[in-house]
Amino acid sequence: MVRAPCCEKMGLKKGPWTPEEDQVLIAYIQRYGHGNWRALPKQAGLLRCGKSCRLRWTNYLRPDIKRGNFTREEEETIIKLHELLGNRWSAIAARLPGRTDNEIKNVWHTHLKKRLHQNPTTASRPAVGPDCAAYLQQTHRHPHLELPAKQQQQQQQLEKFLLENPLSPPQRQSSSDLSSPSSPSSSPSNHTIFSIKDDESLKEFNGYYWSDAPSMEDPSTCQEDFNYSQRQPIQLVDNESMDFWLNLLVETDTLPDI
DNA sequence: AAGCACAGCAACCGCGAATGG
DNA sequence: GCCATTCGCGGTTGCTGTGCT
Repeated sequence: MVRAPCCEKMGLKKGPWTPEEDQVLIAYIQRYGHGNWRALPKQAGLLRCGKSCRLRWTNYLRPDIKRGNFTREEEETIIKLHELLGNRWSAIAARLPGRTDNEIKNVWHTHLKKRLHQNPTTASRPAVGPDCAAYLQQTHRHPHLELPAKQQQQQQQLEKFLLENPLSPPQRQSSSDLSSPSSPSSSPSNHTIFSIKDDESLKEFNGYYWSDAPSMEDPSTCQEDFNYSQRQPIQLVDNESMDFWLNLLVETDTLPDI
């Protein structure tokens, strides 16, 4: 693949944006949209690369961006979604209207990570997705880690579900598309994954994983001989399918209100 | 007041995925 | 199916402001 020359080699500007540049970019996108980021700066008369324009727009200039400090609720949401998704900032941002992946990433690194470090009681436990599947298999391999019968049943049902349902390829999605006049129907929720809307058993999983799963950090819910450090990344679900699982939970209304 | 350390955040970079010819 | 192009994501950098000594 031939890499596009960097901004400097093209004689393009780098560094902080001026208010004038912002105005030019806003005016252009409001009028013409951003169908082609690479061509946009040239057409708009900006000495920037398309990448820089896209970043400036998506992270700062979009009209639907919420400025200001994060609320406690938003921070809690980020923490919980991070438990669920890991460093998938764009997926997290998709659940936080008005917040960008970059902003969330910054908040995580500057505030939340430290807070979790100080108060790890809510630190990560596998919820769904690859870690969850791995976690479930681990619990089966450790008979001392007994779960209540109903939870075991739910656990087995989810494992079965994960194994039996082949994954459809995740749809490409972008938060920036939301404001694109050239892509009016690009909502990631537009595709139907498969029909499990009324699958009560799946809904039951949810309650268990969000409220009752043993915490890695909480010794009261974790047997001594359970060596979490030896958890193996059992790849029942590949990383690219995480969006799929998030979408699934959203569409089936099984993602808890957080 | 000056110097230093640290935190916060905007922006950049490189990579992989998606797309279209 | 292959290749070039474009896009989007996540990690990282570096500038700026603030607090401390």
